[in-house]
Amino acid sequence: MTLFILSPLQEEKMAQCLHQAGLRKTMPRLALAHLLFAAKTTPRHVTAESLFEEAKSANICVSQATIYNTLNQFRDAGLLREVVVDHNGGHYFDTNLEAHHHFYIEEEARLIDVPHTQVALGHLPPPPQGYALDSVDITLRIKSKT
Amino acid sequence: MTLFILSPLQEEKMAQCLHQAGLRKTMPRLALAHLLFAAKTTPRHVTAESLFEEAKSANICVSQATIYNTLNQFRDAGLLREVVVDHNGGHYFDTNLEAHHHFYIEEEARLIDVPHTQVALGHLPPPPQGYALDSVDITLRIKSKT
DNA sequence: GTACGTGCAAACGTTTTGCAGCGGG
DNA sequence: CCCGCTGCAAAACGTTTGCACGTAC
Repeated sequence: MTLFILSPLQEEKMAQCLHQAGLRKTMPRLALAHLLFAAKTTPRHVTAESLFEEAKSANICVSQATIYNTLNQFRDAGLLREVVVDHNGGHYFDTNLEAHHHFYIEEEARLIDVPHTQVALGHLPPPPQGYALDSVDITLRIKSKT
Repeated sequence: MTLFILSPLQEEKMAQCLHQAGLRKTMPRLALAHLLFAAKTTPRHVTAESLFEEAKSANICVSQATIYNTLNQFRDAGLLREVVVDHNGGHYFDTNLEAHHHFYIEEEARLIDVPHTQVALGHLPPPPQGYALDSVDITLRIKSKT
């Protein structure tokens, strides 16, 4: 059971969001969407695990399977972007949909957004015959100075 | 038991390689090193699974655990580089130690090297306070034109 | 001789799936 | 009313680990 209650206004906004993405307006999706997108000014980087914990803290009772399913659906629907930086620490999902890159701090398993305007890509090689460039992922791995 | 036999010359070369890396000259390591580095002109991108299959085909009988251990040791010793491109399909290890980037074809789970001389990076943002840039990974995701 | 490497199988953490029942449209 | 979503638990997957034995040095 979910103790977490959205205001009508919040629910309305999330419902639109889901509807646009072709997803039914179900309780877990509304609640998770709210967690993810409520403070849309700050980009968020969540893993399945971190979102699960966050949901529990907010008294949203959802199963792990639903977390995974929902994140994958949101990703497929274009509401989230998947970020691959490391094999240890799980998949990251990024609420920032704009073209951008990342600083990655392995020691802290933490991502920081880098607006793509701050990265000047001078020249890229042409893709091999028969292939077209899909996307460019730049990961700037950083370490704390000791 | 290993049916795979290295020529004295090959063995000598690999033995040097291992010794320099501070690793004992054991049979599985010699054999796997040979598989990985024999044709050093062509960079190789292997996963634990692909190397395991390759070893079996070459009548090298090693356990999976040894494949994983050996790959990790080679990586730690600087003989291989780990490449992160995707969460599905396992870790890639790259025999190309030089600074370079990758084309990645998700549909084929295939990597193609891009010499870093072919990528012109104009400008990068400064790392946050207290952090220093460690490495820059650029993945050019490409798709076959349909 | 001793510390390290190996094989085997079992453990591990993360993600997915099968199935019965609920709930949205 | 029907199809899709959910929860639960179990399976699947890639990787690591514990242990007894073997081997390089």
